[in-house]
Amino acid sequence: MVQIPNTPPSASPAPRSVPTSADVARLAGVSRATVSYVLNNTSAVRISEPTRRRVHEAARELGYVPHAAARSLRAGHSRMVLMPAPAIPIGPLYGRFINELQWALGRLDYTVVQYGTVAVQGDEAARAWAELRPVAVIVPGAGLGPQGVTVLKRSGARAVVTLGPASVEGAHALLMDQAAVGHAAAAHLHSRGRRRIGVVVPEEAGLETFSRPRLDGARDALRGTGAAITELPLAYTEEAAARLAARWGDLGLDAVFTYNDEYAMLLMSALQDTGVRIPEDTAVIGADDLMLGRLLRPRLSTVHIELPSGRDLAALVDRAVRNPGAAPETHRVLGASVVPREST
Amino acid sequence: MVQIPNTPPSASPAPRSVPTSADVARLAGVSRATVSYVLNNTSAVRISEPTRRRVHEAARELGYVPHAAARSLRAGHSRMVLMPAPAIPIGPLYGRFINELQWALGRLDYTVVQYGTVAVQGDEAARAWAELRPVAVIVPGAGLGPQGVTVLKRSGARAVVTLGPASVEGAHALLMDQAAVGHAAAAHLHSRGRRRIGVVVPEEAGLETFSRPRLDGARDALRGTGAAITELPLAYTEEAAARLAARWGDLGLDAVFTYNDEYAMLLMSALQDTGVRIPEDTAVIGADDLMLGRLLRPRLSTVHIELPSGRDLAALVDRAVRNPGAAPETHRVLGASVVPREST
DNA sequence: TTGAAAGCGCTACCAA
DNA sequence: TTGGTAGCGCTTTCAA
Repeated sequence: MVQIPNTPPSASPAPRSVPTSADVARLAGVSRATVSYVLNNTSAVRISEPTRRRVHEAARELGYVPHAAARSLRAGHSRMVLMPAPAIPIGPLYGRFINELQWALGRLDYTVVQYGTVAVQGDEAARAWAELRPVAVIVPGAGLGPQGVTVLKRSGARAVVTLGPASVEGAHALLMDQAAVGHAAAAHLHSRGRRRIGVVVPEEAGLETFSRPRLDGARDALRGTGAAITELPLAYTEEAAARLAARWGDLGLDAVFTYNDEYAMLLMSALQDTGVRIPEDTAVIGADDLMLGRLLRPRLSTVHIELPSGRDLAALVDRAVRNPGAAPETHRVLGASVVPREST
Repeated sequence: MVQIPNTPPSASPAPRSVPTSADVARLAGVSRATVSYVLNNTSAVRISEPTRRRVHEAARELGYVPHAAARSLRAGHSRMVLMPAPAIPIGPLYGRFINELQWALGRLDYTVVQYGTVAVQGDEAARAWAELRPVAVIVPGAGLGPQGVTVLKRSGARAVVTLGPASVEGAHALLMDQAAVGHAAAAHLHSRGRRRIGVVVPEEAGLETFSRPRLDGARDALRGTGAAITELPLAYTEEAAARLAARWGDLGLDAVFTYNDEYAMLLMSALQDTGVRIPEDTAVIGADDLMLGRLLRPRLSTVHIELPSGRDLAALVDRAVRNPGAAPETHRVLGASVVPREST
């Protein structure tokens, strides 16, 4: 590599400034326009082969990397799809979904960016997102209101998609009705002849979004059947589970829906330690259909949750971006089906 | 809210273009400079109260949101910390770490952005990141080479921090030596008198980064002790586990290190189904110290992994940004300590 | 106290 | 085939 002294020799190692397309142009002995044409392979303009080579050479030499912000400022739009990173670590299901989504959007030439929205709430957050001028925003959870949607659209977002329990005015919605999960679980327990049913409600902050609808769904399934629901707050610790198990006899429950498979494992373990027989004394059903449920003994009945495919969501986003005028679509995308195993 | 007809009435709903600071200035009857002063609370300039009010009013009226790209283009720098999103969903440990990091960097007034790096590899990826001109880049895993570091620094990144098994020339490194995990596990098994030790190696793609060093660490711990290691490839399915369990007798192992707690649960379940007694016939140790290990019977021995605190990493990033000239720091940050329970 | 204007890096139009 | 140049939205001197 050749040493190019582009700054006057000085004792202090002057931090070489970031090369711009003008630098490339200078080194290649062409105009900035030509540089742009060459590096972007602009088909409307034909540049001679020697010139192309010189430009590429110069760009390589300088380690030139185009400035995305400048580019999209000039272009008036970007292909950035913004997605606030969920504050609480959701399970593997959601992780896989995100990955699939990123991949699918990548195929459509969008760039997915997860924005760390810690300690920023609601419409405040929407403003922060809007500053980045994303072409689309995908919002998991229930944090976004109609105001937020307006802010985002005003700032140029051509598609806003919510991914959660309710649809929001003006935004596309992928309705993930967690109530269906609770409904399926409770209906299953009822069909197994159980009538005194506990529902575990995690005490962990941030889980209410999921746990509340699951509880409500269970309630709903049993309405008018004569079966009774007992709400069971439970922290995700052995001690809390042991305490709950200790008063299990007093509760007089013949079944329990444990919010998800992990809480199921927690509670099953505690119950088994205190001699409660599963499913004879108490039936247990979880949710999420994680691998661990299949590994428990007795094998755990669960509610399998079908998330939308990342590809479908990507397609929805793309459609919305291409045709921002269209009416917001609303899809119910959460499939809940019981997987009966040995624990019920 | 008052309806402001700012576009001539037309049949087609002309997409109102996004308001700029010039629009705000126009509506408030001031110059763009004044708008900037007011909205940024510039302390060097005093603006009269009535003017301030008019500007704020106009901004609210129009739903003005500043354009981050334009701002940082003008400023010549941003406070964006870029972090490629890991391609494979890592466990809850890592999730918590990321969250803590985001929070801590947020406190320092950085904006954390996770960039979806699907299907982009190595130095190609580094170029893509560099286009965003982040002030700092945090790279988990082993994907970044010295070339990539150079590209990032050339493009203005004041700090590059790798988070993985090896340090990279020119970048700060938080060394997470997975070998220590395998070492601790194997040493523990050896101290329990086990001599024929199996090591599970997940077949899932993307896990080699972790599994290989863990295996090597185990090998290393037993070098010269006369104990033998058997490599056990295993896919994360019940069937694969059952197949492995079926030939357990032939393998003649008296202990197994299962890569992590989840594989431990998988294998333990299969072994117990075939009548292998744990720990009498075979001792089992996992890693990651997940809750599920405490819930298994027998309770699972494991290797507790101490990740660096998000706050510490945030501090390192901030230090590096403030003083980009300083020599790269390298810290070993992965603590591995055995938590002996009933399975060994 | 406020305004005019330059310029950050880039692309696309129009001229040469 | 190539170059000049306007302008994307913003901040920040320098003048008024």
